[in-house]
Amino acid sequence: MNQPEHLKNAGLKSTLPRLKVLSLFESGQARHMSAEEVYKLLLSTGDDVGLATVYRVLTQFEQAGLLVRHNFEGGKSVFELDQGTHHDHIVCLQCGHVEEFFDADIEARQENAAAERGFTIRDHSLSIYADCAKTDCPNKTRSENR
Amino acid sequence: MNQPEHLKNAGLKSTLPRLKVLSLFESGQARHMSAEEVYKLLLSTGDDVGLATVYRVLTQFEQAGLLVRHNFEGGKSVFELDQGTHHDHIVCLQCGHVEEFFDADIEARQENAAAERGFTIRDHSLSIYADCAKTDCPNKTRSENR
DNA sequence: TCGCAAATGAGAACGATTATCATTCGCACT
DNA sequence: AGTGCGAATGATAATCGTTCTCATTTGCGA
Ligand SMILES: [Mn+2]
Ligand SMILES: [Mn+2]
Ligand SMILES: [Zn+2]
Ligand SMILES: [Zn+2]
Repeated sequence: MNQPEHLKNAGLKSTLPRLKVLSLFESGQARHMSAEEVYKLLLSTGDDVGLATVYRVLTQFEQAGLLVRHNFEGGKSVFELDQGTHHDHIVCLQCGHVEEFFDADIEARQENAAAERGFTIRDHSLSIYADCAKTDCPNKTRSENR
Repeated sequence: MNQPEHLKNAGLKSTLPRLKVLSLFESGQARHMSAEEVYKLLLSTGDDVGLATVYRVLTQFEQAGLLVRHNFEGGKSVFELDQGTHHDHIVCLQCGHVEEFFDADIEARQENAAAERGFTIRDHSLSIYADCAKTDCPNKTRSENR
């Protein structure tokens, strides 16, 4: 299915800015992007889109179920294509590298913890902040590595 | 040990604003508070403290290990007294009620997920967002409870 | 009690995000 | 293909949480 159809299925009319943002995510350039990153990447390829529109489109895509929003440490929202299946994240504090993981037992135990206390889960977020193993990550070259 | 000593142990000189903020947390009025909440609660008892000072003191207490900071959904940081032991949170999306839980297996599996991928964990946060069971919670009275 | 570095508080500044509103665009209907 | 109109866009102002600035005040050791 092509992009204009994607948008129509989501109840959004197929406009140029929306197509550009969707293409960027589908290009696979980067899985997790903030509004600012989307904005700058589009600018850099000459696909100018207003920053306000980027914010609007990201929120619309989130509501339409095309994108998922994450609130990692750092105060800015990051988005990724909705893959249909839930997963959690490990974020490198040094270089921003993100890896995804899924643990069925963790998920089950969360359900359990909530149910035991009479809560009905709407959403949850598990983020691990760490130093990654990439050889080019700044955490490798710091004089003191504590 | 009294409050002035608490502060000295933490390497902070014992000033009026710091004592007021610490007292508020130790009063047990509320375990989890944002800067704005601390500020307003102090105002309401005549213990005026500048908002900038509240922010500064909260950050200092965090660095000193007296308080722990959490970034729940909603964009504002919330703080609580450091109890020495880690725990996670279930937050009611309707009334803000927070309950705490700890699951050793979840913790172990997080360690595992990170280690398998070569990450060294620095920090992590698990928050469950839900509807709570309190009878006075607004999620009970909504016409459609979906 | 003095002296002074450290702390405070009022308000400006900031970064991320949202609201406003005049202009432009997509699209259903000729 | 041409029109009309409501929806979408984009420049900019506004908002929100938080941090910074700097003149004034305070804690505390000598
Ligand atoms: Mn992801
Ligand atoms: Mn807690
Ligand atoms: Zn890294
Ligand atoms: Zn509730």
